[in-house]
Amino acid sequence: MPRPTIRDVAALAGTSLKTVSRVVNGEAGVSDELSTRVRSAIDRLGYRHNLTASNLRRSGGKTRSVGMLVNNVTNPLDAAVHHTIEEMASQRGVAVLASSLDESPSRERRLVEAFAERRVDGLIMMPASHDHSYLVEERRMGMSIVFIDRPPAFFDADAVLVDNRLGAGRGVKHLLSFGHRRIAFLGDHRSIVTAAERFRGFTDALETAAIPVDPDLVRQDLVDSERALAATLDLLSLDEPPTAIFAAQNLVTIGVVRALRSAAKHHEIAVVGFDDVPMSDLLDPAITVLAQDPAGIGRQAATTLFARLDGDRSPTQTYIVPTTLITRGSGEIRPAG
Amino acid sequence: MPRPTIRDVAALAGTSLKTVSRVVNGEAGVSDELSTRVRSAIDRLGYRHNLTASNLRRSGGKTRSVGMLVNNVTNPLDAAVHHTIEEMASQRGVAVLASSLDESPSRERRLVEAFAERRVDGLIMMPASHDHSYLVEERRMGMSIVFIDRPPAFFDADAVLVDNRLGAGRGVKHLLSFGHRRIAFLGDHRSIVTAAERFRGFTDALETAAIPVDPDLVRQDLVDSERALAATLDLLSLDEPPTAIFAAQNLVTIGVVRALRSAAKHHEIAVVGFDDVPMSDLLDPAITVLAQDPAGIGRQAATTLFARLDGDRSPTQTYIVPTTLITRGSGEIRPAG
DNA sequence: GTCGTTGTTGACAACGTTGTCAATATTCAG
DNA sequence: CTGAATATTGACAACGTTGTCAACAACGAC
Repeated sequence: MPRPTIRDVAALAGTSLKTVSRVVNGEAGVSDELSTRVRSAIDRLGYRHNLTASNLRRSGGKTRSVGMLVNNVTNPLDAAVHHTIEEMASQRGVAVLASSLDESPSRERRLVEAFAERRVDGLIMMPASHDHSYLVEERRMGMSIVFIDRPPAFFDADAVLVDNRLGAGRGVKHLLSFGHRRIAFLGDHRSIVTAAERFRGFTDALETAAIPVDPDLVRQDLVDSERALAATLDLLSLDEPPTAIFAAQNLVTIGVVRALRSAAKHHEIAVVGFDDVPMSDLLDPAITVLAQDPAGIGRQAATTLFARLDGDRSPTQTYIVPTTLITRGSGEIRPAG
Repeated sequence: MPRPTIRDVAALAGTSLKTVSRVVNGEAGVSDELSTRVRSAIDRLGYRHNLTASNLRRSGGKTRSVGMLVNNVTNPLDAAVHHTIEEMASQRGVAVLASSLDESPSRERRLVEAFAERRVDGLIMMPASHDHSYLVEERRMGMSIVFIDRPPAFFDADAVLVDNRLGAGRGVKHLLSFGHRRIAFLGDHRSIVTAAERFRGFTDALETAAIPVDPDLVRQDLVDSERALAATLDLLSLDEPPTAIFAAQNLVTIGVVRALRSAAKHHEIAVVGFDDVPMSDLLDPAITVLAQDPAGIGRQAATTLFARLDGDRSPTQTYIVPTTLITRGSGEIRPAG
């Protein structure tokens, strides 16, 4: 039993295709009598407007759908961004195709292609790859693209970023202000731009304080909590362990906290994390973090994308959404002695 | 500069539309020579197959897209379900439209309609409304529908549910086994089927133990953490406060934990929660919960939906994904005295 | 050399909708 | 009552693709 089409509706209402189309789209110029006749035929048949056919014919070929690629929808940050974007899109009658990249460049390529084949009008993406020149083609063909969290490389596009370097610097200075001199840095994979930027914020702060960076206290490429945990335990076993830890990502922070807890050092070694961590206010000590503003990121990204879809042709812009230092306890522990 | 179409490709390759179509779809019966000529024209023009046009013509009118409606994508449970579904869909070349309902029945109706207009092949949904008879029409028109987390009402459909009643009963029995007799129940809004079922599990367990349900210890309709926190504080102020709390949902559990912590009772009053809570193993005490299996739910839902899309016409089925009691500490506190 | 096969190729209509434009009915000024 | 303006309606082509089917070439069997 195939779906009824406007043809069926027109037949039942005794009118033409075009008139039904007018009623469905709320266009003016249909008499009340005919209009109600069409509407009742629509109800009787359970007719549903076919947007895919409509968009095919409609000028501009807009599909009223956008794609969203984040690193992983189960990361609270990504989920919050998704929620905001989806909310704003749904207000405009735009559907959101959402997918996770899980740090896979090939997945990024595959999904961008899949979205292009579905002719999404725009794309909001947290990239996994390190060369986005392939998107030139996509944009030339009409796809608007906004980057979030990580900047585009070899490609000029709007971007909504976070003050990773400044924020990380602020976090490390916070630790310095409590008297720490041996501060460890634990971070995600170096190839991830945000991780690299946060590391620079770390070195910036040490430099300002005239403290040399001790390579023994720097542990990078920690792609999950388990690795961060192991790295922390290793740091604790040093002859001169750090008195404070800067954890440059939420999963890393979780690993660090687990390790300190298991070594019963959580009240001795200070921790500041980048990214908020769920429930962190309930931990003992509660965790001091540089919190991002996922709603702000999502709002700015969606606003920018929709402006482009509405025809904004101004030069691309980069927006920086600030981070907030939330002091909760773990970052205010003073070094022993 | 409009996107090139197969017409443009055909012109450049000096062949017909149909031949290009054959190459694009990998159909047999095109000579190697022509095939490579077409492929190079595709590359030169940057042609991208238009799936919306293709699906319009293609038999069955399948769009190779499915909708997913969850309560809120920022809830870790919903996000995990989403991730699994999206993963499985993407392996099949199916796109996922994801949206949050935020407990709004009108939003459910609106989004189902929006998905229907986009002709999604199937729908996986965690419903917000309490009457799904309107979906009869949608399914008659070819949309396969699988419910998750909450059962359909006035509508027969596949469903992937959780053993809410049994699981809650198990959790309460766990508290009883540690000697508790005054156990409070804190739950989400009664109109939500899962919340009601969990309450029945609670009363089941008390009944088995021949303990009457004390209405003073039952607090329902707690739709967020704040209300759960307030309700907990109120319980603590009773002449005879509970010695244990069964928190029937993750946000409720969080509110309860906050309240106990603020009243410094977290080591005295036992807590068992339904739904896992992020970081709960790091809290003091770590929280004992009945954990759901979101990956299992998502996998079963996607498997069922895709089987329907592949033509499975067998009677609808209800799958129950079991919960697991994870004992971490908060549920093993014995009553004082 | 004829005929039936097999393999390639393309013309055309169709999917469900909307833009264009012409045809008709109605209204109003004079 | 006439002519012009306006309101309503529908015929037709088009959006980008694929299903159907017919045309044609090349081949082997006899």
